[in-house]
Amino acid sequence: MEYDEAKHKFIQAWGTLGSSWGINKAMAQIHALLLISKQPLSTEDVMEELQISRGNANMNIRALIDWGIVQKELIVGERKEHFVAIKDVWELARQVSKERRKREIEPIVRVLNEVQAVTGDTDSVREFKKMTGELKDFSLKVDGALDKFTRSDKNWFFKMLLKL
Amino acid sequence: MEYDEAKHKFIQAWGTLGSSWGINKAMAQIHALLLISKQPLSTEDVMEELQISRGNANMNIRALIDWGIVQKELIVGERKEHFVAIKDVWELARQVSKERRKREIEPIVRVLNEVQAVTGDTDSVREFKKMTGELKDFSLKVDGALDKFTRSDKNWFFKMLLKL
DNA sequence: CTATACTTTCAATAATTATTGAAAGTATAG
DNA sequence: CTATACTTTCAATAATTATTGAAAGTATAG
Repeated sequence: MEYDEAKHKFIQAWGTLGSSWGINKAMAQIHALLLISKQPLSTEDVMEELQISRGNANMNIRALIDWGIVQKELIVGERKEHFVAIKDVWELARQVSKERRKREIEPIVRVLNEVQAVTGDTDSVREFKKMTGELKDFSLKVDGALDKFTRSDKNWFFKMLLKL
Repeated sequence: MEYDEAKHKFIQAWGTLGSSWGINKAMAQIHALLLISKQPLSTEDVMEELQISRGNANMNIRALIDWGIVQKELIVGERKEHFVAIKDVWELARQVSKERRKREIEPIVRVLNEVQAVTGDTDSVREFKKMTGELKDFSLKVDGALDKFTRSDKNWFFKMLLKL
């Protein structure tokens, strides 16, 4: 397989994967592109490679930086900003789970806590409290496990994954 | 807090959570509704509660059944189909991770394998092979861990989560 | 300070995805 | 077999989300 074909296939697939996990396609594709790039890329490089507009490239690069999985890298003698992706797969997973924990698990736990304050003593209310309570307990357990994971050491984690 | 308010809040939050994980809102909301319902609900019940159309209700109930997290339940003397959600949170998580594994991890691993067949011996190609190789290894490890999880026993899993 | 290279914002628009609801399909009662 | 209760499909449409690109903003060179 030619390099260009392989690259294209990979970027495409990464974009699709992103989409089905609620990450927009351009963002996932920029990430894919940076992952396999040896040198830092500028916004223009990204625009050209993926055939997207300046605004789109800029916004999604910012989003990737927000997620902590892409960083700016200065190139001496160049005024344009350049970007690199975190290449360490473990570090990437750590960062992603850290962010999702913050963005998605925390809010749902907050709501589950709030709605526990429901009043009344009907069957419906009892069922509701039971279910939301169990969901909350479970979410907290998962949250705790992910927290430990994001703080953990790389080797420990890989040994864990294998042992599992 | 009144039951209706709590219920509404929960359904709303579950829908939002679903959206940010790539599950459509109606589907997540129907799931939320069934989770907290003591009795099996018919398509009409769902339509009424969530104020959605018949087609929408029907399609998303089917999708939930496809995911293995909602089941039909016959009510004697009733011709309409009724539905219940799996109430066991652990079982729910198991089923969801099983499906996502099949639907998302397997395809990306397949692509990562394919693109490994890239030819050439430039820096770009070497970097590409390295990165996609590492992503594949990682994905396979996660896949393996999830597989073990989906086959595992409930108590083992909770002990695991806590130990983690 | 000024010119200019570069980045960001954002209203308009395009693309995608979800939803509707009526028509077609299916299955059960009698 | 027929009437009817119920389910499914799907083209049209609505709603949402992503993208564009030009204008405004910012920062650096000189």
